[in-house]
Amino acid sequence: MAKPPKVPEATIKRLSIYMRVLKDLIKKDVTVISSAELADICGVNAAQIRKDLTYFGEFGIRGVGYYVNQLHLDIRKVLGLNQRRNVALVGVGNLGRALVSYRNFGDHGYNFAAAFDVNPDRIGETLAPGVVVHHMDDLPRVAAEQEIEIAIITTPAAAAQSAADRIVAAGIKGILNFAPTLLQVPDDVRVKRVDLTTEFDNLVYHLYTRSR
Amino acid sequence: MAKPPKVPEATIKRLSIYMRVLKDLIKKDVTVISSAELADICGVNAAQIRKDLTYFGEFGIRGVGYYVNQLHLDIRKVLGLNQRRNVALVGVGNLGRALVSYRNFGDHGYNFAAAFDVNPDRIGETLAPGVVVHHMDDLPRVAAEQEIEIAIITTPAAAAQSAADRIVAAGIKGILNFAPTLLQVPDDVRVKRVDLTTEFDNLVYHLYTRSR
DNA sequence: TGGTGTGAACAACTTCACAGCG
DNA sequence: CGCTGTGAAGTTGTTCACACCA
Repeated sequence: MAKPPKVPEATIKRLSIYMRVLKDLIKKDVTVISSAELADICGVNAAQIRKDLTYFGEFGIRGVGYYVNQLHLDIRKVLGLNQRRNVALVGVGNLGRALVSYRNFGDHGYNFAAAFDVNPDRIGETLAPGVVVHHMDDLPRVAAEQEIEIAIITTPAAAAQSAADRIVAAGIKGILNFAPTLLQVPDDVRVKRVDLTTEFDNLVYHLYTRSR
Repeated sequence: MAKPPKVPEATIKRLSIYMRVLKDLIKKDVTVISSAELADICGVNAAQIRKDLTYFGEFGIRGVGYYVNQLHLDIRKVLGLNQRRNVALVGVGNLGRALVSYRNFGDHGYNFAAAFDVNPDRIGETLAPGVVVHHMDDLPRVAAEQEIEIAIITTPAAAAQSAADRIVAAGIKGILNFAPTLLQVPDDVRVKRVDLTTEFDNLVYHLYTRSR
């Protein structure tokens, strides 16, 4: 809620990771953890963790550490993850189907609520319990009804921009783009690109460049 | 080949993007481009692009710009992408199957050469032309025969560390990890994590935090 | 005592601004 | 003349080191 100074983008990404680790620790019945221990698990510097956290408040106890359960909750709140979010799939191909059936999302509060495609053969199909394929034309209506907050684009590259335009027109402000295209969207819409070939490229560079 | 000073990690990631854009431009028969134009397409600063490139040489022509085709080639070389790389899939689930059938990898020089699983029902299955599912026990042999350089882990989270251990034992130095786990590997093995829930988290944070 | 919270030093990265060259 | 290549300035993010407190 409160946004005191400006928080580094990198901090936000790390909070997400801390959260995941804390969730694991809860399962292992760890109740308290120091910044040094958490840092070790996450592979970052201990001061980094403390600084990341103090952007949002004081969560620790001096001489003791952090209560795992409480910290997990606090970070969730900071990230805005204390409620379920409805997600729509746009583009029902192999990748899209795989993502819908991927368990992990549900565990983390993300709910596939609908899917969309332009291929008539796919309309009406049920991809998973509660996930029916609609025609793209119905996106505005269904998005409103199902309170969709995030769209995942898994269309072919050539269709991605047009899909994005229609997603934007339907009032959805968050897009995860799996198509290998740079999307053009208004300033108030946030796009995250997931480009697997870029990840490969990066891996290859580091494999064949001895520097670190 | 030559590694003069130290190149920022961020530069490497951007080079990958420039390459993709240049590839598009070639298709569109654009022969020359200025740093300003390229910057505009990629959504970065023009000086940034010029600086990124000069870490590796002088590729431009003053008063003119860069030859698209040549620059594309040069970046490929810098990134070590001037040859095909063989990739193995480890963990044959929905996601794994989708990745194998994903066209885009092939276009960018990545070749799925084999797949591995522990489930006897899947052994022997052909996922795509040339991609046969082997048992994990055969990983060392097949990896050597097929000259696998990169492994993709798409196992369940619980199996990911053990899969990684076997990948490392087989002498593979690059891992793309889709399982939601922090992997423990030796220093000379490079792991890239693709965590989709982390991407979601980030998106949500920015959606509900007016700051930029 | 031991670990957090944090100003201050440091390091990394980005942008500016302009000299220099095609 | 226009656009690259690049030192220098500016900005952002990380680590140190220690005061402070449970």
